[in-house]
Amino acid sequence: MVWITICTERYDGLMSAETPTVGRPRAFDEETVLDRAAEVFWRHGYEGASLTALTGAMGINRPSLYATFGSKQELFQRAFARYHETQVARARAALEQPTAYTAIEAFLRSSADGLTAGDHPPGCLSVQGGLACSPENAGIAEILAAGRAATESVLEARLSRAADEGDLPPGMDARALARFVMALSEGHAVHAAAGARREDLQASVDIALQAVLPHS
Amino acid sequence: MVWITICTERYDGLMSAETPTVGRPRAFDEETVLDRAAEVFWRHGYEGASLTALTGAMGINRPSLYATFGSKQELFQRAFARYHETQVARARAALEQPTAYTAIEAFLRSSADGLTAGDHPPGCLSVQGGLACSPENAGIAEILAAGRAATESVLEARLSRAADEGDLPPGMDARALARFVMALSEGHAVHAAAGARREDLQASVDIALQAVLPHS
DNA sequence: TGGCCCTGTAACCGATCGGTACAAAAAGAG
DNA sequence: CTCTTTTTGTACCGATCGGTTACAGGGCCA
Repeated sequence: MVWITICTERYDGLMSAETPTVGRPRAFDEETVLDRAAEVFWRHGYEGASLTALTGAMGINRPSLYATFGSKQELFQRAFARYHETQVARARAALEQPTAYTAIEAFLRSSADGLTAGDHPPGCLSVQGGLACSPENAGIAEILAAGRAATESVLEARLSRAADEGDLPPGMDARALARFVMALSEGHAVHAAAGARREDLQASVDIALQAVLPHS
Repeated sequence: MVWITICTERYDGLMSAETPTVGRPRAFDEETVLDRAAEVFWRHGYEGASLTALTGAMGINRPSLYATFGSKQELFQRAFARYHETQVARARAALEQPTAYTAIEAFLRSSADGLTAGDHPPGCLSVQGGLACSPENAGIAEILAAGRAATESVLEARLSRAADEGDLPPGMDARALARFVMALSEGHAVHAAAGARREDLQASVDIALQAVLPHS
């Protein structure tokens, strides 16, 4: 919801134009190089990702990058959007479980798995991309925060539905619970960035799930 | 323990020399300017904090900075150590509560308070300083990770003691619980950096504490 | 008073930053 | 084949990065 508005507002006019019929054909696939760019941002953060590192990993040169994506900021937004489609979407899909408990468990487990998967950098681009930036790049931190807030909104919507269905422990607030789950997931991202093992994160999930059970 | 070793290793020979008996006295207080430097690193991250911004906030000029601290990296280490003394120490002190439950509650509450205090930037320097850095600054991320790991070790030691005293819910692993508490605190730091309100974080703490209670 | 050490300003260093000008190369259109 | 169009590679732009030097004073002690 919030995310959608932000998405369309920011990306209108920035989406790739349709491929022209004449002229030298493009030698790279846009989504592929976006994935490579996302990995560099993921590993080094926005400000730590130099154009040299980006173009090197993407396998294209600077003029191609700028002709295609416009600027480093726009490239980041595109890469971040792609990251959402390919990575965050899995955790969100996990919310389609029948009960609040199973939805939260699936969310946290798939999140912990994604944070420690071997086929991409550890951690989460939404967190490592740039929690704190230099003043001229303050917009990057906002973009990332908006992405995280959007995921939290989806989580909250799912748990609100659960509350309506009487599927939450008595006295449990859906919004606070969504924030708790999201915060834990972000903390796991911080841990994963520092090299935490998957089992260690899952053990933390085990404990978190105790909080969702009704108490005596 | 890990932290102590790392601390002494890194800081040996970097500590400020005793003030000389002759010559013009220093016009600034070392701890004061370190606090100012920590704020800049805190707000903008290591790489986002330029020397111009640092010297401006510290109220000294570059030659003085380099004569006193040696380099940007060493300045950061000193500022980070000072941050531990002034900020992190409060959360660690909260662990001196009689029971595991009250210790965890005090830790998380004072952490949430500190993350949203008005007299310094929101969030936590240990997290925002630089989760992901450019390759040449990879050491900064390691220093921060070591600091967080040290806090987690202290937490784990306290909870291990609680386990020995039979003060943990049955079947609860002290190490996993420490990681859970630490991860939640880090997630709260991420939230605080994005502008979360103190009450919102405390509501998340309320939920987390449910996990520490014994279950039916 | 003579050193000594610090302070401030200022200018400068090589390297790297994000971002471009330009011409060769590769394709379709005629 | 030539013209047009688009991408590609090289080489470069000004600005800023972290870090250093030079130097004219200023405060303190012996």
